[in-house]
Amino acid sequence: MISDPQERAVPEAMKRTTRQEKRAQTREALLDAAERLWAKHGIRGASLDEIAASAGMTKGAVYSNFAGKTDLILALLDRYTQVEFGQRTSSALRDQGRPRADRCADAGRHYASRLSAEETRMKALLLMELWLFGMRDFSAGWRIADWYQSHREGLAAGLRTGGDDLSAEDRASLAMAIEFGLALQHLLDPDRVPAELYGPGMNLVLGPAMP
Amino acid sequence: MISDPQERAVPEAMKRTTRQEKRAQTREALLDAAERLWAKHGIRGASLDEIAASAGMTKGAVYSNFAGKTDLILALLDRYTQVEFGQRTSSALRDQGRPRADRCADAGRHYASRLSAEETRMKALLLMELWLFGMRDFSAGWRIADWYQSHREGLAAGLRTGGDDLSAEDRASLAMAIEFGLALQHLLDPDRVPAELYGPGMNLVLGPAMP
DNA sequence: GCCGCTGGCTACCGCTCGGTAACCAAGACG
DNA sequence: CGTCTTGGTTACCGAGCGGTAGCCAGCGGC
Repeated sequence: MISDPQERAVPEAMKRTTRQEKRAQTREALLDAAERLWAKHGIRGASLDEIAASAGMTKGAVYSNFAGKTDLILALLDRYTQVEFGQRTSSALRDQGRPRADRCADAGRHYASRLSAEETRMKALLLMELWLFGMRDFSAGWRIADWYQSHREGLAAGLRTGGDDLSAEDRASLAMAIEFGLALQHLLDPDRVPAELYGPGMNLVLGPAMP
Repeated sequence: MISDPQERAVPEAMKRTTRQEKRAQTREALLDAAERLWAKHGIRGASLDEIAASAGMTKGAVYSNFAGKTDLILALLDRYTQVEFGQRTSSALRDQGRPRADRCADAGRHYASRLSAEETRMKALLLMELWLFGMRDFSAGWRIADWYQSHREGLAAGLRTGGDDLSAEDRASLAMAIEFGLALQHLLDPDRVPAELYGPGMNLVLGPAMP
């Protein structure tokens, strides 16, 4: 990691992009480009040349920052799993004091508005692309699995656990299933599968356990 | 693999392999190989050479039966959507006269046993592969969308429609969301997301509308 | 039994891909 | 200021891809 703890800590103002800052910038630019192009064309559909060019670099920059294509995928996956899924719609579900159905409907609208954005649509494609990759690559598989699990736990944490035949985590699994499964159908066929179904779905699955 | 399809099993009665039958056989063999290899390695991960070889043929046979790789994908998609999803678990849900929860639990066990089969696991990967392809290819997209819709309608047809705030088709959409979304999670992480959740999920989503 | 049609094979093309190695310019440092 | 380090470029390689053209063998009609 950081090999120089001494850190002269920027003498006066900015030494103008200190070397490793610059490196970090190009690294991020490459990851951005990879995310963009892989979402649009698939992981196998966009070459390292294209990605590097899209980031204003050449392929050598990729191999200077990553071990290879697979490493770039894994790095993107790590960044993706850290940044995304901050709290999402679950925060809307949690705010108590209002009727459950209203909260769910709000979450549904939030969900729908997110899915209608082209950016989110692309991210969903990338997400499935990464899922497929993870299903075929062991080391990537458990990273994705852990990421899902953390999201699951976050959702379950907001639920009331009681003398129920369904644990909070199981309800969270079902809620996530609706979240992903609904996006699957809605993105393919927006007219016949409205994204707003998210609200009623959450109400059915989480409702009985919502605080 | 049996490499000799001649089959002298039927003595006379069939001078069989009447040329176009033979052609149909190789066509099916190619589709089988494509389905197998694409499920395992992804559509872009298995070449036409490999597919043809796996079917005991060469690439020329592919171009004699299909216009190209894309055409092979679409042909596979058509066959896939016709054969799969016969009735699946929905039949278990429909048999009346037993408690709803029991029927759902049965469907859940059926679902779980199917997902535990390696063959189904592979088909799920292929399904996602085709979904991604459909999201990026217009002509393929609506075929997949129609296929989903027919499954949705089949599910909705078994529901009791009444003075409800949720239509039968909406409930079917949610049920399918659980079906796909749960598989997504379970296949990635079988230990933390049990497939049997399908039962309780159906009960929550379809229960109130089940006959 | 003979010949024409055709399904499939072989060889090949052009291109693109992931990956490597030599090289270079500019920042870091004594 | 001179030297060392390093992030990035260029040029290149070998392999594999989808697709094409020409050829050949065996079926089908006569």
